[in-house]
Amino acid sequence: MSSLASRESETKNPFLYNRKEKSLGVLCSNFLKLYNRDGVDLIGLDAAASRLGVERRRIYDIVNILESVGVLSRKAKNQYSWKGFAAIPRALDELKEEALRENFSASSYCNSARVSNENEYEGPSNSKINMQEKLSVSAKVDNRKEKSLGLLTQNFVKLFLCSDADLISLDSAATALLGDIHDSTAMRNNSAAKVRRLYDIANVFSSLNLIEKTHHPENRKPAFRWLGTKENFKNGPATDLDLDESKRRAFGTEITNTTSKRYKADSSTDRNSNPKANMPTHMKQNNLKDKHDENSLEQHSKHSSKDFVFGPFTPASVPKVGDPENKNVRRVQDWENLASSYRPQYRNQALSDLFGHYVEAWKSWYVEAAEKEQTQQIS
DNA sequence: TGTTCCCGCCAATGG
DNA sequence: CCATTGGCGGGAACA
Repeated sequence: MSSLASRESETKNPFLYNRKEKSLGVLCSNFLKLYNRDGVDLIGLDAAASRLGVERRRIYDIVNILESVGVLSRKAKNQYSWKGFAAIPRALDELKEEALRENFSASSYCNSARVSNENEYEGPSNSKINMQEKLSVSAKVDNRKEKSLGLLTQNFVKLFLCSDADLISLDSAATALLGDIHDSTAMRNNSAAKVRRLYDIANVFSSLNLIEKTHHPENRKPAFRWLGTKENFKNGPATDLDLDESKRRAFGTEITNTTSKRYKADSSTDRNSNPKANMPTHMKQNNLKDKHDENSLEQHSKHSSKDFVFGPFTPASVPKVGDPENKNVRRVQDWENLASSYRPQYRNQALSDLFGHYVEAWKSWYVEAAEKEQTQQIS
């Protein structure tokens, strides 16, 4: 049937959903921001999901990736323990060790990358050991583990750790990690599907400042630059409690958008719902400036000249007040302020689902508090 | 268009 | 047995 309605309508009014705000990268930043502070050491998945205002599923993604780098560690069901960024170096060393031990295998061939890069990766001689051992002994059907996001993440890291070059293209990584993407040969089943996972990993990694998304100098092909081996790689998302400078993926939007669903919300009064909200036009500009000259006059900071970072660093959270129900929220905030003096809120917009989240959050906090009592609460 | 990747169904897993 | 985990890939936002 003519499906020319619904989704298509939001072609304009871009200030209603904004997929970027939902990205794993942003979510990860929020997550980090939320659990990096003070003496946090236990993290409940339910609580995390509630506080970040996302589905449980998303938390699993974040957590799995973070665990692969040592930032977190699974403690028990529904519970992880926070290790911090300080644990990253150690984890990387172990990963590298492991990689060398098993002779990490790069890609099958090395001809697919026509242009490739100046310094291709691959340190040791091309050992042809196949990554997925076909040892049918204990392999059985636990392919699940082999296909896990966590493992993929670790292999991704190993790729960088075992190469001298710090620039690896998306294609190379994809080819190395999972059987060849383009071109048929064997792995014609999925491939492209797996690449999505790569994007996921890349997003949270850039949020950790372990890598940076870029392009190849001349090719414009998407690539990743490793940033995790510097003296003290920049500084995680924020050394302590300052707003970091680099984020690149950010853009000017702030609150008042992000509907709960993927589709637009009701188009009530068109584009003029909020009084001093903001103008939706800016997002277009930000995107535009993306491909500007990056070597002109950028001494202000790294990249991302003026667009400030979104996400956890939202200025003052709720600009609007006067909501009756807000009273309850208010209390919650205070309560939380007590614990971390920071407002984790993902953002706020619609009042329907949002409120639901709060209710949920309340419950979670309650449970959380009861469960770990003094563990997380510092007061 | 082609690329990036969010969303959530639903199957393994584990208690 | 059911709750927790988490592959997996459709398809929408984005470039």
